[in-house]
Amino acid sequence: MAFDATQRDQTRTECLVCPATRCLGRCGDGALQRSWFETLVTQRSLMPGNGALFRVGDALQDVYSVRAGCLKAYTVDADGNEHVRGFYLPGDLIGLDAISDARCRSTVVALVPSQVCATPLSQLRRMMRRQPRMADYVIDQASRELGQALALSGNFTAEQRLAAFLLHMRRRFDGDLHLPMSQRDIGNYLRLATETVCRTMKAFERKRWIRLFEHSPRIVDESAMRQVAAPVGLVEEDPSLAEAA
Amino acid sequence: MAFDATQRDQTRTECLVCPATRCLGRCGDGALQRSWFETLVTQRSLMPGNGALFRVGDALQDVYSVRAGCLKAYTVDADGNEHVRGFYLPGDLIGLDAISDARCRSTVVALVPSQVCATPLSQLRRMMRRQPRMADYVIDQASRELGQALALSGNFTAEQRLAAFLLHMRRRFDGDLHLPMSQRDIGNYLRLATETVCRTMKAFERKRWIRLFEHSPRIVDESAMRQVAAPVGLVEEDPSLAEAA
DNA sequence: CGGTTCCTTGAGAGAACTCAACGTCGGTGG
DNA sequence: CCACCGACGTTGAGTTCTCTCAAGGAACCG
Repeated sequence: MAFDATQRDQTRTECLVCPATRCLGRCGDGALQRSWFETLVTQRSLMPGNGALFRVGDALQDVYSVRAGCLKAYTVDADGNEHVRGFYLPGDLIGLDAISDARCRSTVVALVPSQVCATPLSQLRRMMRRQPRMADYVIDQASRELGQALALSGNFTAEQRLAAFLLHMRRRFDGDLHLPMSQRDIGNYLRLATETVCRTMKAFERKRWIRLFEHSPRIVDESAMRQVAAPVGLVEEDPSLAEAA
Repeated sequence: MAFDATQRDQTRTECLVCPATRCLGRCGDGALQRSWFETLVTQRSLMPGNGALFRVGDALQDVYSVRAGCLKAYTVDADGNEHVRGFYLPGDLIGLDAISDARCRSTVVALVPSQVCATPLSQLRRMMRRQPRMADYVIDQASRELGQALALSGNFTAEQRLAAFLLHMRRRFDGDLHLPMSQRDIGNYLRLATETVCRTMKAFERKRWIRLFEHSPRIVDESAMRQVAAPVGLVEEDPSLAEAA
């Protein structure tokens, strides 16, 4: 909680609270950041199965920046079907799709123990005026999330969508592929029955494209996976980026 | 092209170029608007079948505000399948999903004779700093487009998606339902074969939910359509908004 | 008038779903 | 300690929604 005064490289200004991850707090100069955290940001912890960050229909009070963990946004329609609208990892902003009418369009819960920083919407708008980098960051995040949604909303096969999802998740974890969410969640996200997720995963394993350790997949034949996932456009073409800096 | 000096009501600041539509130009005070249009905005006309606004992979130079007409954004994957990522109507911003990496993720063409105002990305960012309303507008548009994409990306039936789409389009046209795009485009947008679009449309007609005049649908039983489309969440629940102001 | 695009309708095929059953795992409590 | 329970993953069999393929009609255009 106390500010870590350790100086990091100046090329990437980092958040004073969580230096390891990009998030809202990385924007702006140090003094402004400091006052921002002291006055505006409320940190919040969430445990899986222990209440939601917010629920469908709530008034959107805050935008959240994920500090740690993994969260999912979902809705339940009249027929009882769950629709997963997205997963959020450290650095992501939660609530961007609700800004336009200040009404939460999904319920957000933690899949693993998670922490988020809450910024009141009004303060966010104010900060965006004072700090251009903040505005750029919010726009970039919205743009990125929009691009993802449009990519996965395409008319692709189960193999294409799942391969794209696995590659995408692996990149989000810097080369390590963890799946904090259940196959049921993955299915509801990719518009697949859980059985189809399982079968497709097994099919990948049979083809020696992935290996499954304790239900946790590991990509073996990256080029094959990339080739299948390419049409989706969720992961870029370039196959040479597996290194962590 | 000359500025129309007619004074309109002050409650809704309107664009100096196209007073009838909301767009980027409505933001900010009159003097700033004027200088903005004189220095930054390039207007561009597009005819259907006559070249694209931009193509997949292009560097994103400008963000476009639709002044008139209707445009579609699409990609063609390795298998030759077209994926329609969205339709743009007057007031919409084109290119928001490309901001994050300044690379166009789709090809955009006009479906009917259309006009757009181009704003260089760098100038847009600058304007967002000077004019808070501009920043708010861009964020709102990005948020809205994201919400739409997430809503339609859900796992719904052909009837649900098409009903939601028709209601959505009708609202965009202030109560009149025009469909500037072909059934093939609608299908590629909603992940349906064109035959399925046609059959579902006919099914709606058989149920007396819509009537078809020269291939152009008119919604007859709005409540039935709304009930089917409700789970999608693309159109709000309230059934009392059919009036044009 | 041929050529093209779009819409329509039918028949068959297929990808994914539903339903059902079973094994595993981790918690909970008797 | 073990029985019970629920959540999760797995596998099989049958079903269905949507797609594909095919063909024809209508409208438009050079």
